[in-house]
Amino acid sequence: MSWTDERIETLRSLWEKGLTASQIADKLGNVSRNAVIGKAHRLGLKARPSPVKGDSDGTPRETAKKAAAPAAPKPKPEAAAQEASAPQPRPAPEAKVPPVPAAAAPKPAMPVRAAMPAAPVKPRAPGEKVTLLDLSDKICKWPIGHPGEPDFQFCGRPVNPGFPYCTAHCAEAYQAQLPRDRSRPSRAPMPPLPRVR
DNA sequence: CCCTGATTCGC
DNA sequence: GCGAATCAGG
Repeated sequence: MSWTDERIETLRSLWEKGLTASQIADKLGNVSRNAVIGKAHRLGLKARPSPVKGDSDGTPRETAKKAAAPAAPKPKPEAAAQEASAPQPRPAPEAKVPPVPAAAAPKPAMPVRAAMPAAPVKPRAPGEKVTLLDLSDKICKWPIGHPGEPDFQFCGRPVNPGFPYCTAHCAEAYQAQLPRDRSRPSRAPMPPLPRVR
């Protein structure tokens, strides 16, 4: 669909009434939220509180351009590995228990992408800690140290996509729960191990 | 995870 | 001009 005069008028009206871009989009039909926002801007409508507009510190908005990468397909992070029977992370980041050295255990197959950069997502001055306030979906939330202690912080490296931790800490957190195999004859057959993709 | 608006840039 | 993809934040 295209932007007919009627649709533009509707957009203007609803935008100024304060409806969100999504609401306008499905009221109009056949347009995405992005289309609405894009059009609104081109029409010169604007200035509605944006979560991002605080913008804040000296980070203007350049960011990494897409640049020329036509060959790059889009890896839709579709079905991430998260079934009901997924293995539980060992250290609950919110819990008091800090990461504990992992006993040597077979590592299940992990969906680890490419090697990740070793530095935190947001380069910090040496000595700067990754605090609670720095956490987001994109940075590794593996706790380092003990909560409450002065030097407690989080890992902060980029996450393994779809997980709360970086690849290294995913490897720590997600380890197959193999049968304990004490001498005791097993009382019941083990349920099938959860598949980890 | 859901959501918001803003911006970029290939088409 | 258009809007998907991305960003940055709640």
